[in-house]
Amino acid sequence: MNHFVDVILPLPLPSRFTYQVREEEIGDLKKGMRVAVPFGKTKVYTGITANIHQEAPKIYKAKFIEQILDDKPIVTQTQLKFWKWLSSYYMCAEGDILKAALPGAFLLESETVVELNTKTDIDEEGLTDEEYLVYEALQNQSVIKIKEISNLLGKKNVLNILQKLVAKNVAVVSQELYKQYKPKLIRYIKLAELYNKEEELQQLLETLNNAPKQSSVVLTLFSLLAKSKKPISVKQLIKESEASAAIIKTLVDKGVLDEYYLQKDRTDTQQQVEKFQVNLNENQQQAYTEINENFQANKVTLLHGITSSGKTEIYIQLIKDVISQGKQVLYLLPEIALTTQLISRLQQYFGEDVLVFHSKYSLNERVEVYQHVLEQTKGKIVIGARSSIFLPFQDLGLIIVDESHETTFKQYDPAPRYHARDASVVLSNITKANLLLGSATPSLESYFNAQHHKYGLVSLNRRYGNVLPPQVELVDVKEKYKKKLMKGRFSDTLLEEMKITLSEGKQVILFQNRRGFSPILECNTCGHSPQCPNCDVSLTYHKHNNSLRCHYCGYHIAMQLQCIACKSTEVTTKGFGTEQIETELKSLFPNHKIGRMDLDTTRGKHGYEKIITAFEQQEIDILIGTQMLTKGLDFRNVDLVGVMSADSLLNFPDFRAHERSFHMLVQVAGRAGRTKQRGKVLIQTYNPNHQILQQVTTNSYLEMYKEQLQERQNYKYPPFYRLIKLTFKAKDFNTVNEASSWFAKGLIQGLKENVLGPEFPPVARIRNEYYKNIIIKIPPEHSISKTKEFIEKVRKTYDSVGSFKKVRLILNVDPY
DNA sequence: AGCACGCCGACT
DNA sequence: GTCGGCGTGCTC
Repeated sequence: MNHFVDVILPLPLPSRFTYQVREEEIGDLKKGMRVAVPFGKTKVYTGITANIHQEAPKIYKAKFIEQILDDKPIVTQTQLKFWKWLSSYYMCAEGDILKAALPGAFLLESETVVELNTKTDIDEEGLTDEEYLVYEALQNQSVIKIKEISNLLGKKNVLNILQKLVAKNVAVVSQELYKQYKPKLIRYIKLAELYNKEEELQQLLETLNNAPKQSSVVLTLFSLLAKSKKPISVKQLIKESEASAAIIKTLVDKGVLDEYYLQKDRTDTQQQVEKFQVNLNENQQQAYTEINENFQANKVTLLHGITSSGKTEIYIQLIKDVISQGKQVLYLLPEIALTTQLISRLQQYFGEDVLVFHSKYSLNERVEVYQHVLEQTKGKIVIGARSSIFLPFQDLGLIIVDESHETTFKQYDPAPRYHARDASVVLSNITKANLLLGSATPSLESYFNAQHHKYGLVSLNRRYGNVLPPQVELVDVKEKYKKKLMKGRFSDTLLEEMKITLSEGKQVILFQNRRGFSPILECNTCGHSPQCPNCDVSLTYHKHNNSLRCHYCGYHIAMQLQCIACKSTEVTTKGFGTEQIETELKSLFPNHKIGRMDLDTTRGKHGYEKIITAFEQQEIDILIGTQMLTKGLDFRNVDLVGVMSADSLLNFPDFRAHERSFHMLVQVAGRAGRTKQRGKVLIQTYNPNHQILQQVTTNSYLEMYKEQLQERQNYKYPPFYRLIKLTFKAKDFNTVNEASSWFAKGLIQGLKENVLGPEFPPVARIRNEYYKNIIIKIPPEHSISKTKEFIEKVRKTYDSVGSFKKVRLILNVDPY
């Protein structure tokens, strides 16, 4: 009998591919294993076996798989089910999911490599200059990659040269599969066997009399070995003996020391484990009980707990319950909140059981976490960013989505454009795990579901330790300007409060939303401001390196002292960002340490941590920052939070702008007064009567919810209507227009007035590519899947129009 | 997506 | 005449 497998390949193609399996291999192959398969004329890809069957494909002849790469499945049946759902819901290829789900290192890629032909003699005379260069390189390094050849020759197309080299018997070409995952090896050191006896050692030390450094190394090693039985790493020895690597190498070369390697687990933590007892107070206990009741009824549960109400303790208790049953836990957080603060807190409770997973982890680290989860060898609890939903859980008992209102749970680019919160609902369904969504300010969608009894709802309305919620006050900037009470961007009220707080030895956080409010350069004479040549935006001014930059493509020029258009020297910066505020602050508070936290200052792996730690240690008195400040950070000594301007938030042209402003302001306010003393929050605005700001001052979530929900209903937005956004993108302006109009026409045939656009987005050109959007609204009474099927149908005919080939079409389901 | 094939202009 | 540009179509 012939055996076939359907394979998912890491390509954005809509279908699976069927291959044949040789009789002798079929016994070893199971669903979820990786296979290497030939694809097209030259390539070999790694794919995942999704199905095994005996039906030969009818319209083509299946190729044979090249190799089975695993001896047990690395993707579970559950994952395959989940992938299928994701790809159909988010309208992307299963291959896109595969790429997002597996650590890159699992996907071997074939690469064409070139080797010297050693079987025949080579006629060096008959080679051209370029051929000779390649020939020469081959003699030096035995194997070279195609890319290296094109670098060497300085041109793109080197295939013809290769062909000639092969024809002239100079080189042979082969496909090499390579593994990217490398176990981490640590170099350890020990005394050579020979010197294990006392007298031999004495002798050795005598011979080293003339080399004091060497003998000191040996002695240190000896004393280290005496202290503990653990292996001594080279690094440790260098540190303890204060010797150089060279000295150790000499000793190894002499045969005095032996080096050896051990594999190191990258997920190991150095955290000291102290098993703390969780003590829930009355409110927390109540919430905990209610959550469990909802779980009993198999309900997704929304935990609405105001900032500082002690949600984390409840999570910890729930996690404890689940791991005591031997099940796994997934704790999802927005990327930015994944700082050491929360992680070390959980590690204090659960120690080695905690695994961390997010995008700043290296290729190799991710492979190790993946394998730990798959084999359940270590780490019952995974704390991670949105991509952790793709880990191969075997026995998932609980998913917690913390800060579940955060929009960063939605992936924007590339496909799959999934929302980790929504995907979690499905994942919990497939795995029969319980799901808890936690937030101080739940998203309208989640709260709507809770109100309609789709989710269970549990509320925590008291701050932990009965600390009063911060007192929020609005400052009318318009009036302050009129009365000339503004110093730069600071009102007298804000400055006064800052002085009081600082004099009490407390800390201040200032929040400046940069979005749409970056400093731009403008000419006072002609009004011109420098534009990015590649994107439709003004360049923003960066003081620290005195440059003008584009935030979209990274283009930058030196700061202009003259207007480019009219040569006038009357140029000023308009708008303000965190940098500007920092400068103003420095002159207003010259005796206080000021810190800044934004994209520029938090680059690098430990960027956030450094600033957060410095602030925690009270090395910084005033911290200015953008939205990243809102993400669940816990600072004990902050008494005052100032919002520099609430208006840019509120005026953002998006149907979620008001909701988002509320979330952000309440979250930011929650940073104030987390311990005994009541904190204070000052919000500067031109619009003190805005309903959202009023609701923030009174912390009226319900009021905000009702009002916003009404607006969503009136204007046909989620959660009532569902949205799908189609983006068309191409180098050529006209092509984008034609393609999007064509598509819109096709859509209108079936979806009528629910098709909006095509329209240009606010920034219609980025990196020299033009953008145009179509929005589809799906009314509550329409079937979502039917609508998607229809869109796919239109796409199929669209794809067959040749001239639209150069247009990239991006589908975004539930866009944010 | 990536890659081969194929058709057309600008150079030895 | 070829080299190398890019447009088109296919991948089990």
